[in-house]
Formats: sequence, structure tokens, C-alpha cells
Amino acid sequence: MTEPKRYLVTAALPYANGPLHIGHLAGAYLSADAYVRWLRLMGKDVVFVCGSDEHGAAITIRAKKEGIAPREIIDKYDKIFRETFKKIGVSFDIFHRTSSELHHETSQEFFRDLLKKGEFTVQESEQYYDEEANQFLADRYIIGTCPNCENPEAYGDQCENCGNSLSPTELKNPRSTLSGNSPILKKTSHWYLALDKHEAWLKEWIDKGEVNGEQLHDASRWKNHVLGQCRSWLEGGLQPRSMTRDLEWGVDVPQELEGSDGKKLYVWLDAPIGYISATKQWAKDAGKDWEPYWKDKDTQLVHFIGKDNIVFHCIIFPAILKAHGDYILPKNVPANQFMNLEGRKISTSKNWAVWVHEYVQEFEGKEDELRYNMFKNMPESRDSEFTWKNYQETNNNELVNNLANFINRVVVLTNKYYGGEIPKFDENIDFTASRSDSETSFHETELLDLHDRLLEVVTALSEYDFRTGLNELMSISSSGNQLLQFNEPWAKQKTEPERVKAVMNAAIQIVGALSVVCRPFLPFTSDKMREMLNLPAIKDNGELATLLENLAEGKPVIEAGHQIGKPVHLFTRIADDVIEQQIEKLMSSAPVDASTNYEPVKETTTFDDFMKMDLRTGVILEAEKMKKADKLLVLKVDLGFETRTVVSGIAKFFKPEEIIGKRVTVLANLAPRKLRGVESQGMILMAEDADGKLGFVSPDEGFGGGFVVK
RNA sequence: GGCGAGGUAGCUCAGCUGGUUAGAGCGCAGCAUUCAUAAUGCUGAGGUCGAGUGUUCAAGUCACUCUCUCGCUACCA
Repeated sequence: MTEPKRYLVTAALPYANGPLHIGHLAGAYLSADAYVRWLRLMGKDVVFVCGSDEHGAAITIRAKKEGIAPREIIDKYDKIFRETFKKIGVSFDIFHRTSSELHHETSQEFFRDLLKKGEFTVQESEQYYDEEANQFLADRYIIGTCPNCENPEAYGDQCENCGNSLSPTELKNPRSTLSGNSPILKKTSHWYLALDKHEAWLKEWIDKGEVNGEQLHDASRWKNHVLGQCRSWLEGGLQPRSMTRDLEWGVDVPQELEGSDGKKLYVWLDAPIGYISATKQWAKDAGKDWEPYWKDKDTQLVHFIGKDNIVFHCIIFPAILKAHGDYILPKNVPANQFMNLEGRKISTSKNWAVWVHEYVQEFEGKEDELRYNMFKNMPESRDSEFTWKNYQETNNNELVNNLANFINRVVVLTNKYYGGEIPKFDENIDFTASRSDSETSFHETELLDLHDRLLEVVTALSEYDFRTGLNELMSISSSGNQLLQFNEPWAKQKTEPERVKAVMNAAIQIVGALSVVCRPFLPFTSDKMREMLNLPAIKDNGELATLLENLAEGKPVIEAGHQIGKPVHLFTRIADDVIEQQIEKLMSSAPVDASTNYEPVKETTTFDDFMKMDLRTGVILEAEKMKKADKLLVLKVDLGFETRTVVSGIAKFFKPEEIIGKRVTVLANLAPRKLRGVESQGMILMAEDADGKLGFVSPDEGFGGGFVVK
């Protein structure tokens, strides 16, 4: 495979329904950013696109709940995204929005095109429609009389009395749960992408990186978990997938199409196309042509995403791109796994997270410190963990003690001995080399060694191995510390000043190289170093490539005679109390937020309705786990007058042997229902806290089974 | 239950198509050192590679069984 002419790098579009946390950074954005910054330093033609994902049901539902327009929500988070990304140094060439006109046009155009190419099948059906609520009704929103058992409260998908599954049109006297009115049947059609048609080539593409015998990428370079998940999907057989929805908020299905009324594009069709519309907008702003970036075979397309997005980026979107015909396929999709926080999963709803917009505020000027820790613990091939303690350790022990300290030593000594002027030296003087500890080494081999070590960082980055790249970076700094330690300029300055000049010159070359190669990971530090060294700011335009060429030819990074600036502390220690404060904040904010998350009180009911329920005390006699079900326990409950079999979804929280003899509250007159083939004759009442944890509602000691609860 | 990904030194993780005494960073111990933000360098201790069985001249690396963690999925009236 030849060297690509240009690169297009995408990072997952963040969903505009909440701010960014460190999991987002570790999942996609920082690796993408390092990759792009590296490409720029190598002088490559690269475009880095992203944007807010602003459609979909979750935003609609939330807007309704809060009584505001979806627009308010997406504007709020789009703004936060932009500020946060900028502050943490994620260097998009464009951050676009899927609510933009250009995006709507682009997705519709795409849709039309796929339609024209016969990629869609239209499946028409009659669906209930609530004229008052002005929308089609999902099955669960319809209640009616069951055709089998005459239960008047059967749902559109299932009757809970007889357990039969139903379709809404089978119900007698259907009514809408939204308005109570009887809905009307209305024809509706949806467009299905014939994914099954693409199964064969997708298989070949995933397995071998080939399409029609043409080698497009090296499949062995894709991550295991990415390949595994794709194969799992392909094994299951691909089904046609609906690409339209009955929704109010989203990209309209092209209006000229029959039946497009009230229909929107499925967000998962619209979102990846967001990469394309973003590229278009970028091209427009930059006066470039967007098409080669998406359509030229010499372009390398890379999607950076979290593991939750794998199938969409590796199966569905490629199918769409291929179906369209003109578009290239991604060269790699280096999806990361998840990052946990202090031993628990990051959770937005439980407020168990480190919010990036808060971090950049509270730790202003310490953006690279977070970036460093993220790269260090990047969940490249399995879930990883962020802890504040570890953040402190990596900062103090690695950034301060190793990197910043090395640079500081060199700058301080150079200022002290030479007034800040990089010394000229005699090429024939030997000094101890950093890595080999041998006396035969001299200046030139030190430069070549530096060249090789930079190359190792470069190689790691090209293989999406950011963790290794970071380690290589730090080992360059370590070798600088060795160089000083072995040669002891502070001791030799008086006795062998000429030799010290050679050593210090070599040391400053390492610092100069670090100022360039640290940039993909630590962009702010890179800038600070350039300033301290009194070197021109990096324009992200091939500086690293030039540096490598020079070193290969034995040319120094910085010429002797150059005047550097005064020492500045690049990183400073983070004290224990700062870390303790953060941990405290995390611990205290989590439960507080959970408690504000109470379920709203339901609509007022009547005493009569309440009295319809027959609640009884009960005692669990037997309990066993339901086979082939993770959550279900089959219980025998003593109700005094009889023993009931009750199936309950509590297996995650209770072991069968532990709950025998437990007093419980039972809804005794609930219609029986079959669950996994076992008839459940009642329901055990459970309390559920904000974390979803369950607890029994138990009568006091002394109550046996069968007594009335009222 | 089905499928996928993992379980490697105290911690965070590398170990590609099976091949000499299993690696890195951090932490820890000892020694050296002071130019530097009590920083640095050297040396060292630490692992029956989740458990078991098998294939092989040879297995962390392949196969099977089991077990634990995470994700998707089904089942929580």
C-alpha cells in the first residue's frame, strides 16, 4: 500500500445532551487529536472534522420534559463542546453541527441518492395515529381489549393477562394512552436500507481488508475488539434496517417523497453524514475542494470512536458509503474501550464523572497534565481506570520529576555556564553516551540516537499506539537525565570545560527535539518550551519531518550560538489537598445528584382504584434461579391461604438461598403472566433507589403470609 | 442464556503469526549524587502469565472445559 496523499480524520460526534467527561476524551478525542497533530508535524495534508450530534429521540424527550425547545438544549451543549475542546487543546479543523442547513441538505441529498440507486425498500404498514397528539403511536402507547381473553387493558404489543403477543391492530376498541382518544389507522411507510445485500462484501472487508479482491487495508492492524464485534454482527446475519423514524426533531425525509410527512432520518444515518457535511463546510471556509477527502482512493480515512459506536462505523456507515458508490471506506477504526473512574463506571445520570469543562476551569493551565494522564491510561484495548491519586502521581513523578526537571536542569545550566548561549564545542571530544554508558560515544552518535528515538514515537503514533508513543517520549527525556548524570557537568565544569560544552550542547538538542515531538500529546507544553528556548513557534506544518531529516544528516536541532531564554517550571507539583478536594467533590456530588433524581409523582388516582389492588403479606418458601435468564428468580411464596409461584427480576441483587424465609409484600390479584415459560402468579413489591438497587418491602416480624396490606 | 472483549509483577498496562532465564512505567528497598521543582542515576526484590485438561520437541501465545470482569442482547408486571 502506498503512502496516502491526504488524510481525513473524524472523531465521534458528541451527542448534544450533556457535557463532556474524561471518558469522552479518553475514548476518542485525544487519540484523534494526537494522531492529527502528528500528521501535521509530518507535513501531511490532513483534515480533522467533528461536530455536535443534535438530533434524535433523547433530545426531544428531554426538551418535552423540561418544557423547552430542543434548540435550547443543543445550543447550550454545542457551546460547551466548542469551549471545552478548545481549552483542552483538541485541534479540530472544523467543529460543525448536524442542525445546520448544510448538514440537512447533505443528508437529504445522500438519502435521495441511495433511493435512486435502489438501496432502500419501502415497507408500508398501517399504524395507529393519534390525531390530537398529532403523532403515530408506538405499540406501548395503545391500549385495547385483548382478542383472546377479553382483557380490556391489553397493550398494543402484548396482553399481560393471557401473555399472548399482539399487534396493535388486533386490539378491540383501541385507545391512545396519550390522549385517551381512539386513534385512527393511517398508512405509514418507512425506508429500509437493504443491509443484507451488503453482507457478503462487508465480511470480506472486515476479515481481510479486501473488497472485490482489492486490498484496501491490513485487517490485522485493526483492533481485536473491533474485529470481534463486527464479526459477531455479521455472523448473526444482517437485516434490512429502517433509516427513517416518526419523529418531530431531525432531518426531514425529502419532502417530495410520498409518505414523507412527519418523517425524519434515523439519527444513525444522519450523524455519520455529519462528518461529510462538516468536511464540506470546512472546504467552503478554507476555499478547498471537499470531494477528494471523501472520494479519492489516495485518501486515508480514519474514524476515532468509543467502543459503543463500533457497528455503526464499521458496518452500517461503510455499507452506506459503498452503496452510494463514490465514497472511500475507512482505513481503520481504532475504537477505544471505556474509562472507569475511581473503581466505578462513569455515569452522567449519577454524576459520577470528571467533567472536562469543570476541569479546565479548576485546573486552568494544567490542560496537558490531564492529557498526559489520559494518554498514559488510554483504554486502547481494554477498559481502563482514572483515579485522582494516579493523576497526581503521573503528574508529580513523571511530568515534574522526569520531563520538566530535565528541561529545567539543562536551561539552568546553560544560563549559568554560558549566559544562555548554546556552546560551540570540539567535535572530537568524547563524552559518555546516554543509553550505552560507554566512553566511545560522541556528539554525532547522540544525534543519530535521538533521530531513532523520535522515529519510535512516530512509528507508535502511526500505529495508533498512543500509550507506547508517550512512553517513548518520556524515555527520551529519561535519556537526557542520564546524559547529565553520567557526565556530571556540575563537577567537570572546572576541570574539563570543553567536554562539558559538548555534553550541554547534546542535552539542549534533546530539549529542542522534545519541544517538537511532545506536541501531539502536550501541545501547550510544546508552546511553552519553544518560548523558553527562544525558538519560533511551531506552525504544525512539517516541523517534525524536517527535524528527522536534519538529524539523519547529522545536523543539530538547534545551532550553537543560539540564545535561549530563562528557565520556567513547565509543570508543578500537585499537592495532596488538591487531590483530596477533588475526590471529596466527586463523592459528595454523586449521591446528592442521585437524590434529586426522584421519579416524579404519578397522576392522582382514586381510592377506589387503589382498593382494586389486593396487596398481601407473604413469606418466601423457596427460591431458585431461572435458567437461561440473568435477572429472574422463581419464587414460591406462602400467602397463608395458598402458595403461589412468582417470577421476579431480582436475581442481580439477591441470591436464592439468602432470601428464603423473607417476608414480602405481594400484589395478589395481578393477572398471571408467563415469563420464560413459567407462569408468574403475582408480583413482589420492591423498592428501587436511584442507582437501580432493589430492596424488599417487608412487613414487620411476626406477620405470616396472607394478611391484607392497605 | 447467546455473542463479543478481557483476566500477565503492589498499581497501570506491553507481549505480532507458539521457541533461549516473561517485559515497561509507576511504587518499593539499597547504593551513588546535588546542576535541578527533596528532583536525578545505578542496582535489586517482586509474577506457578484466572483455574484445569489437552495438542506439540516446545504454550502467556493454539484447542476444550470451568471461573471472574466489562460490553451488546434476551428475560426484570
